[in-house]
Amino acid sequence: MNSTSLCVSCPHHDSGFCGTLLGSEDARRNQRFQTLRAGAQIAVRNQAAADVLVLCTGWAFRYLQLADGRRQILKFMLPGDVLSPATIFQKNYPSSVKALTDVMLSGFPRTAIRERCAIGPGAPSAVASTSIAEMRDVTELATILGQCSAEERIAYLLLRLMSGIAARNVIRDNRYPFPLRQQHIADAVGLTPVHVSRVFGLLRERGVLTMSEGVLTVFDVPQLERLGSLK
Amino acid sequence: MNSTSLCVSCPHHDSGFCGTLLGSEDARRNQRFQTLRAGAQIAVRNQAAADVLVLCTGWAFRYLQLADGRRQILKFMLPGDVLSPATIFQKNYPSSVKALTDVMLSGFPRTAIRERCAIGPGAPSAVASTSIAEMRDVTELATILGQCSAEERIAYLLLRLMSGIAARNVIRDNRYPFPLRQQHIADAVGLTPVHVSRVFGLLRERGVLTMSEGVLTVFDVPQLERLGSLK
DNA sequence: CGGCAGTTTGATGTTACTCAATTTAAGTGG
DNA sequence: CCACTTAAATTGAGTAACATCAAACTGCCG
Repeated sequence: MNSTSLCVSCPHHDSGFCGTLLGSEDARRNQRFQTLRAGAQIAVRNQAAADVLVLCTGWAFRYLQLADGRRQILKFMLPGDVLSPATIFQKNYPSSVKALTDVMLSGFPRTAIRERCAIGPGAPSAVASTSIAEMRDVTELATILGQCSAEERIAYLLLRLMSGIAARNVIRDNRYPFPLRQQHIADAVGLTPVHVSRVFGLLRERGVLTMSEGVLTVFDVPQLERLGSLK
Repeated sequence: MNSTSLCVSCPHHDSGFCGTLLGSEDARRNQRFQTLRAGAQIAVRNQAAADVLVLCTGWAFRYLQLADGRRQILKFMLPGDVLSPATIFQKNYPSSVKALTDVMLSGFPRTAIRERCAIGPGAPSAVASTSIAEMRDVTELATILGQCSAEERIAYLLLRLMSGIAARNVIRDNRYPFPLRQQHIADAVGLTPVHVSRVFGLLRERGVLTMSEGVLTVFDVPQLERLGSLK
């Protein structure tokens, strides 16, 4: 419990990526914090990254934007996630990041992480497994985007989010805290907000789920899995 | 020129990822070769990988397949490419690999690469930059698939392939050796072969390019770039 | 109460898919 | 070298999925 004393409102520093790195006194000493409002731009593609940023509280998302304004959301980040894992290895952000809700971030100097990689066997494998998970996620996303229908894409996204949320919260009655607007979902699955609304309407009619007041309620998980699982 | 003596028909072992690793006598001694026919299955998702495979000659592609047979091609590999970079870090293939043409492969024991990572500063950064490039590629692919039209997707794919081919061959008159069937292109950009054919027809009519006898000829590169560049 | 952002609904347009037939190209064996 | 076979590419007609445009509706906040 000693690492949480440095970051009271960040319950995720005990485990996973962040926990491994915080094992070093040195890394902790160099840790930096900041708080941002919903909608704030956290990082811009190609910009230099001073620190490796980790999300402590709130939601954020990573995306790539085209010249004409279209954007592809690549991943929604939850507390404990590294906002841009590539910044461990290179100075520049390969994609942009925005805060979806109010967020708190902590930053680690890149050098501290890499030094720690050079020492123990714990840190390098934590970095490797983070990278592999990132790779798997975006690979699956590409597959879903290339091969699947609107319904399947949305089901897939919801299932992924649900498992992420469930890993960090106690879920009762299949009610998930859910701050996304339909515009975000649209940008993540490559559809228009209008069409996202229609698909949600259908799923609601069929008694699969509802969304309101920042809560996603899933009545029929098996049905959703039938639509949205990759296997 | 001493490293090529081990692998006469593989001109790429002098540079890049492969060249860095082959600097070690030990890695060279453990190198294993194999030859496969076009269409051969090189790796299957979740299967254990004995070695880290590098493509010496020919073309291959990496893909993810869904239960109902749909498949997303994630990347076309050219000589010098690691077939599945993730196998440096983990035992199992995260995606499947097939030979597009007849191929020659060489395999390095995972341990040899990782030992070498622990020593010099060259190898870890070679591995890191390979991983980062992989990440960037699949991220761009997801963006193209999510946000772009059929024409844009195909133009993007062609441009990517062209730069890969040009990096390994002398290109005269914008004629690129090109072994892909339209089915491969379809699976890579998330369209049906029929629609791919229509788009090619359009591009041909407009005098942008032609494809025949395993050669892609591009008459109007700027036009193609206008369609298919991400920026 | 009025205004604003987000969602829903309807009508219509476009893009890409499906099915099926035809043409072209590429081998293969005589 | 030429018929025969087979795979790949092209073309056409009809359809389904998703986009676009615009209007109406909802909930929220000052």
